[in-house]
Amino acid sequence: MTRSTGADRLADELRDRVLSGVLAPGTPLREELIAAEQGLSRHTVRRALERLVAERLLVSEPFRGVRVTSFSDDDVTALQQLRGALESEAVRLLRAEHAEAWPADVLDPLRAAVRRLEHGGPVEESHAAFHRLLVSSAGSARITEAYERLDAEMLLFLRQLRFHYDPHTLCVEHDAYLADVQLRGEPAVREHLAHATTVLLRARATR
Amino acid sequence: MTRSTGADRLADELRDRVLSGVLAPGTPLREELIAAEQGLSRHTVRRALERLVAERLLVSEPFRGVRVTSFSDDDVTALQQLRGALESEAVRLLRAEHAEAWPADVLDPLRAAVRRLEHGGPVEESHAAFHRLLVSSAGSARITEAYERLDAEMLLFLRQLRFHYDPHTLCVEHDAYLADVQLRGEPAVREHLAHATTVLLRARATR
DNA sequence: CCCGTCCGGATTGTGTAACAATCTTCGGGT
DNA sequence: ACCCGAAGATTGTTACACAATCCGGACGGG
Repeated sequence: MTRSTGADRLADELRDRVLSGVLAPGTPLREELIAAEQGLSRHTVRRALERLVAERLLVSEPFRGVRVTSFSDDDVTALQQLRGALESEAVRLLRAEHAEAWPADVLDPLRAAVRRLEHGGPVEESHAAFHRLLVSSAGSARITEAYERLDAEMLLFLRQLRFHYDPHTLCVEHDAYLADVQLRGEPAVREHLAHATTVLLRARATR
Repeated sequence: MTRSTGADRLADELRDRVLSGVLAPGTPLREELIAAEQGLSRHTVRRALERLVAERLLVSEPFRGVRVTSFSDDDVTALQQLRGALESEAVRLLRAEHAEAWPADVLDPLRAAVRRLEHGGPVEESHAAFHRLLVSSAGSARITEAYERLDAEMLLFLRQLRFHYDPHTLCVEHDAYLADVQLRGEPAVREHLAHATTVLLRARATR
């Protein structure tokens, strides 16, 4: 009972392709070409493309088409600031709700997610999944949704940077982060994200 | 030199119409009808509608068309939580940047915005403008942008509720809020928004 | 009377073909 | 080197058509 339309599927397909990182930032996506290779009409392709533009994975200029978004240092910083706003509020809500210690049904999935950093699929995916889980644990639908959008953007940036976390280091760091967040709350979030931002920007500068 | 396309203009036109609040929540927007009265093709209308769906002013169900968004109590709560995340982070950034007192070039426009609550255009607009200005003063592009989207949603909700602030009360409250935010920071934001949320939800319950 | 089924109208989802509007490129003239 | 214009490429839009889906109401069995 798939209530999904062709444009939905194409948007998903294109999103995967963009997020895979094989397309360099700035690469144009031509309507005619995609229409031909997907066996769809240009109108349908257009609709799918517009959706990805709304998700900020592509950027569009009138009469010049859409291209894979490219990030400036300022873009990354602004993105991380927004992430910080969302994740720190999520952590605040979690700590407000669970005054003493976080219950097992919150903590266990998070611990499992940390372990998957070392022994789970691609590191970047697992890493994104951990943070998503942390935010969604707060139970605020809109904060979660906004965060997931950002996650996709961040993933795109990582893929373009071809940055690779070391799984073990990441696992240790996030184990500490999970503890720190329960203990200190928002400041821990900000420090974690600030650290990540400097690492990423430095990684890009030396290239 | 407006590089705007017809779909852009239609989207703006429709957004104004929706935000004016004359359309009840749930009112369907028929493609054919709009196309006829605007002298545009259905495809173009579709594109404009999809954009407003992305902005959450309209909701779309496959094969059932788009309608004006209607808010549940939970929607409003979740929306305010997200607002809280953004506005409190903006305030934190402002206080972090201006350790002692906020400089005049930040404070003066804010004070002017507060005054416009009593002697400016429509109250809801001025109110939204004040909060937008507060958030944008923090200078984080993405937080500002995310906040502006939310503002449009909130405005739609207010218009549907036909809720009318009392200009004078609002002016006094926000004068105090502006002082409180400088003094206490994030908690002041959360209290202000929580207050607003309860007022709005109660206003709707008694109807 | 209540209930499910089926039909036809209304509306959306998609396709094809075409043209207009705009950008881009390239070559010619100066 | 520079400006200009023509040709090509690409997007923006239209018109028309048809398939897919939803909706409401008629119809018939219980």
